[in-house]
Amino acid sequence: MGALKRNQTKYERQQKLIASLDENPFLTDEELAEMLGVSVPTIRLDRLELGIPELRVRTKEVAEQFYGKIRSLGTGELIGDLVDIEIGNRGVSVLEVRPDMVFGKTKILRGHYLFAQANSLAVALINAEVVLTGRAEVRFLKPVLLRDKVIAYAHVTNRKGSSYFIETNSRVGNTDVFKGKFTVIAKELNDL
Amino acid sequence: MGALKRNQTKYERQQKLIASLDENPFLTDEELAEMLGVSVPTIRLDRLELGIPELRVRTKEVAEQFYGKIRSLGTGELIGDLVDIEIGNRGVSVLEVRPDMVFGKTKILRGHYLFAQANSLAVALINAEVVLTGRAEVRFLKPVLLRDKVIAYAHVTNRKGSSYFIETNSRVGNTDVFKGKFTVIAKELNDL
DNA sequence: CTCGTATTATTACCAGGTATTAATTAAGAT
DNA sequence: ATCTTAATTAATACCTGGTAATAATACGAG
Repeated sequence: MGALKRNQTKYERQQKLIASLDENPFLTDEELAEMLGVSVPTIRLDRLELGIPELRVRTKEVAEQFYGKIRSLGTGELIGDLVDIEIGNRGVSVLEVRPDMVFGKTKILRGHYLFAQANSLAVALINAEVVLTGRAEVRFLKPVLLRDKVIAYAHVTNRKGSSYFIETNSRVGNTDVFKGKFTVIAKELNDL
Repeated sequence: MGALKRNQTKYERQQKLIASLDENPFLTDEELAEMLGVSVPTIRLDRLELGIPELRVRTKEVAEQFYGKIRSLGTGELIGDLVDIEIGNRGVSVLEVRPDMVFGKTKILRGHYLFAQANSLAVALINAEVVLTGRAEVRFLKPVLLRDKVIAYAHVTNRKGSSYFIETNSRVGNTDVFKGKFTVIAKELNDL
């Protein structure tokens, strides 16, 4: 079997290809060919073997993620998926940890996502035109990792006028990973 | 001069076109033509008049926004731009409020962005392989609005072993909008 | 030298366009 | 009823960045 040894092996080249597209998914086959010192057909064969789609598909995948994200943050105004809610009382939301939410090196979920999930769940519990967070006291108990599914539970513990006190508890499996106490304030649009 | 009045005027159609692409930027001219009941060339002329680029350009624009965003959250590992830092001591970061960060109705910055800015600044102050947030106590003092520029100041107030205590203060102009006290923990990769 | 893999080249085809020119349609004015 | 003019549709050549398939070539090991 003729395993060619040129400047680089096929394996090395394919690893470089993956790394290049990881760093910049908007590279054409022609650009990749030049970068890796091989012909365009070779790049195409490599992509085929590695199951990497063409530029336009890659671009669209990235765009759709973003579009899905800003819509769920913009319209739903919630981080995580609301799976159960009883307005004014309690609620549950689920957040699946995606690669763009973690620290590069450790694959640990960046803390503010846990905060955001709990905070937006707390806000969702209150039925008013505008609900703002006033204060929060939170504890990060255990690191959450890529692909973990975080379930946040929240319930209203007290109310004083337009201020609500909400406690949250986020878990991965049976482990508590985050606890929070939030004070949120309900306002009407005209008193801003 | 013959101003045609068919089912809809040119103006109406163009408004619908804008609305359609606003809701879903991934529509081809052919799909748009069918939706609006005109021919493909008409859609092209409309896009030309309105300065709307073709599908593949639109897709790429959306994708690049996302990519820019996840990279600034993923590699920089910081929300907001670090403008000044003295590792282990103090730092300053600036965050400009973009449309995707605010509540739709009120244009008020969603609270967790302020948290994220302060939290990631706090983490950036500590020089260790891995830095995790342990707890936080925060207060949201004033609503921050679209296009505001939030400047977060952080400084280390105390240290106990691998735990650091950091206080932050975020301002828009001369107004305090957010204050936080964070406990962050420095770890080495091997003790995870 | 020959076998087998890797690589490169070539060709036909596709989607979703740009850009241009020409033909057709519809409605108001005269 | 016909003229005028904007709006619309049609037709054509060309572009990028591919897919898919087939053939030609390079090269190293046995």
